[in-house]
Amino acid sequence: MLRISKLTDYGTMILVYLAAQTGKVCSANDVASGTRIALPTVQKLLKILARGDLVHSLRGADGGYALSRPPERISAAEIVDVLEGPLSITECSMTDSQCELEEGCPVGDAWQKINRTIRGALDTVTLADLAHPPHEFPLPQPSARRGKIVERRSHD
Amino acid sequence: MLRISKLTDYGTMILVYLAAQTGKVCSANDVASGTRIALPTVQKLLKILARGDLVHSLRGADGGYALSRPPERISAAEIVDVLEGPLSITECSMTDSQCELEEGCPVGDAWQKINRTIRGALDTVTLADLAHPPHEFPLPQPSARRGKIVERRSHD
DNA sequence: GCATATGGGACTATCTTAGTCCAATATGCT
DNA sequence: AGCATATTGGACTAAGATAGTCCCATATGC
Repeated sequence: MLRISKLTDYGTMILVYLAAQTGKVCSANDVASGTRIALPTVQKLLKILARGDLVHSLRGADGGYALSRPPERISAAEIVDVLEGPLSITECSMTDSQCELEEGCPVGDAWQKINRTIRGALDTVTLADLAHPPHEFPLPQPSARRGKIVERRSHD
Repeated sequence: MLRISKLTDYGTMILVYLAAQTGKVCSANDVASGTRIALPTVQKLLKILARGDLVHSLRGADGGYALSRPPERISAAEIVDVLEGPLSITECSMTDSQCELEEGCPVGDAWQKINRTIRGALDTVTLADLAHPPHEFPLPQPSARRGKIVERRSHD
């Protein structure tokens, strides 16, 4: 249904990788080999993440990147914002360009609320949660198939 | 941030329009003029909605479309499913094609949960909610700005 | 049979996305 | 100072998804 781009997925992986290095400065090369993502892509992503202030950069020899904050203080919402841009769920609900259908379109308002709900969900998730298996989400778990089985009962 | 396609937005508008006609059969032409969406687009969307069982179709002269269920029984999640396809928030979390990054990728799991959270949010919203201003959402309301009107004649 | 509709699909132009590469700048070390 | 290393910024291309249109077959009512 709703999508995030691959870049966002990769970017999240990179952040998770950096989180695992606990503050150490890693070059783009390190990250690339650590995550197995193509180097140029890693470079691109790291630039974006640096501009979004999610990572801190050090130039020059022995330079590299490190998280700008502890993982607990980086939310999934921020990550999506930085990597996807501040896009909203519908076009007309974010830009000033209101469509001419507006009048007969009481829909956008509702989509906006849905959007806000989704945003709220993303706000509750931190990079730390993404990094190590926390499983403290307010949600049931139908059928998680994915190699490693994790023992966890759905609380709530 | 997260996006739905324009088609989904339009499709929702169409459903809202049909909901307002309370069961009456409307031709694609009716819907097009009622929503001011380009006719070919409306036709395309109605076909998709019919295949997704959200609307019922009547062929032949005097034929047309009507909601297949009362608006209260159509959820936003269904709408998104039908119009966007059963895509998941990340690619690798939906297909069986596990990426080779998997091992170092404890991320997908978390995205899946986020995905499920989002889905839960969409499940609570019905077409009836989208149709008339209900404002009975379990959510605070920061700042809904929706003001200026811009001409965007992309079709018609 | 004719007018009116939907059904299914093909088709194209356009936009976005993914991914790559290059020149400029900054830093550490010898 | 000079060289190697690394980020910065931007341009660039190829591939894919999206939006939108159109055509022909089929079904129904008069």
